[in-house]
Amino acid sequence: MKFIMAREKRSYHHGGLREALVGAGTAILEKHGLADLSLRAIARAAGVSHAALTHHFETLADLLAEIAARGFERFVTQLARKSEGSATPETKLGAMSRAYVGFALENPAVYELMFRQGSKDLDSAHLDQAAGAAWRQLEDAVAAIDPENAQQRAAFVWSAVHGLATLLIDKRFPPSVDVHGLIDANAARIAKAVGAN
Amino acid sequence: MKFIMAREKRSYHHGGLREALVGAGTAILEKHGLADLSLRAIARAAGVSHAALTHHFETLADLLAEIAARGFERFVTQLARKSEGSATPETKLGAMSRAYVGFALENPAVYELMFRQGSKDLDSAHLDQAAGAAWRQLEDAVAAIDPENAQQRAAFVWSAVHGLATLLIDKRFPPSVDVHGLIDANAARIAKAVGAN
DNA sequence: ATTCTTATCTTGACATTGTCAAGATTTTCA
DNA sequence: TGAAAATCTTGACAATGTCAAGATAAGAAT
Repeated sequence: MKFIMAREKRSYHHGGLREALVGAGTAILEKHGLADLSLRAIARAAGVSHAALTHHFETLADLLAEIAARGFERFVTQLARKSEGSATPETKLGAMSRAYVGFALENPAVYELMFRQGSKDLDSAHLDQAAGAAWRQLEDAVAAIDPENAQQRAAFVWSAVHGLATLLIDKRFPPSVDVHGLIDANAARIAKAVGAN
Repeated sequence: MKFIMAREKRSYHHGGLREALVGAGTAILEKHGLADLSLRAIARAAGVSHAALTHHFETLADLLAEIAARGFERFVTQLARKSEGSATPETKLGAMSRAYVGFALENPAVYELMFRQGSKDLDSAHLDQAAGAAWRQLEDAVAAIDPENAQQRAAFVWSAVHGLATLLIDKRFPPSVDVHGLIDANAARIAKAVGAN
């Protein structure tokens, strides 16, 4: 999709600034990382003054929350797409586990923003809703194998994939490990620990 | 231990500023969180000007790296203490899994600094050494159960405990879940996925 | 003992950040 | 057509990390 990033014809009113801000923020996030994602950099990229956000987002955190929410939506879509058509609930959970880590590695900065809000307390109705949908998607996949204790088992799955994703993004493992092998083994062990027995 | 936090007798030279800075930083981290851990706040707490760090740490990141390194050392000590005297390698790994998450929940800000360096690129020889020791401790515990594929199995264990720790710290689970039950179940499933078979 | 050198700390400046208030401009719509 | 609301800009503010230049103390050398 295409955003109006910078105006050639300088009209006082932008027209679609809210979407442009989200687009500019996402672009900076993917190109330069979370550290360089400042309010003023976003405003510059959108071709607008540094105080123009106020009327669309109360604060920077609200804009970041919106970007994170859209990240969760893409996340849910991608996991659904990569796990559809699985033969069994077990293979579906395996596909989701791999797709989870895959999304994080393909979108490390967005993933960082989605989870590692850290200091900035991201919160918005949209973000809560999108993150909730992601959680439900995972819990449903676990319950499809065996509905008993699904919430706790889903929590384990989430821990294992989220932990692997963040450790890989931060390059926390010895350089000798095979990343692809790690992702597959992770999914297999998750299935072993949480599958029906 | 006790640090010289603020000087009553104003002598131009502090005496033990390096240790005082580490102590003041740790105190702020535990009392107010990572977000409030600024260079100038540390200097104020140590009763010293904002530019006094230069001669002890090249940059703020170096001071944070030192704090993180000491966090890893406490971490290793605590895991060793809480898992010593286990009857079998399996129960030892279980004790370590629980102790891992326990440390993170008892020291959330320090744990955040240790792992979630995020934007600030923490790195120092001391930090690398301390973090490496932590990794080796975990890998040894896994290898004691079964030496085959120990590195990959240890990576799975680390993912599961680290993921659970961070998700708990960030309160990412539905409020209905029982935290203590989650920690125990996590350890049990880890053993199931990674234990000898 | 006195001087020189080095280590340590302070002061002041700089660019950058997010937010706020006040003014300028455009659109809406009554 | 004109008043009200929405939108954007300018300028200020405090706070941040880093750097340069100067002040002070401690230690070594003669």
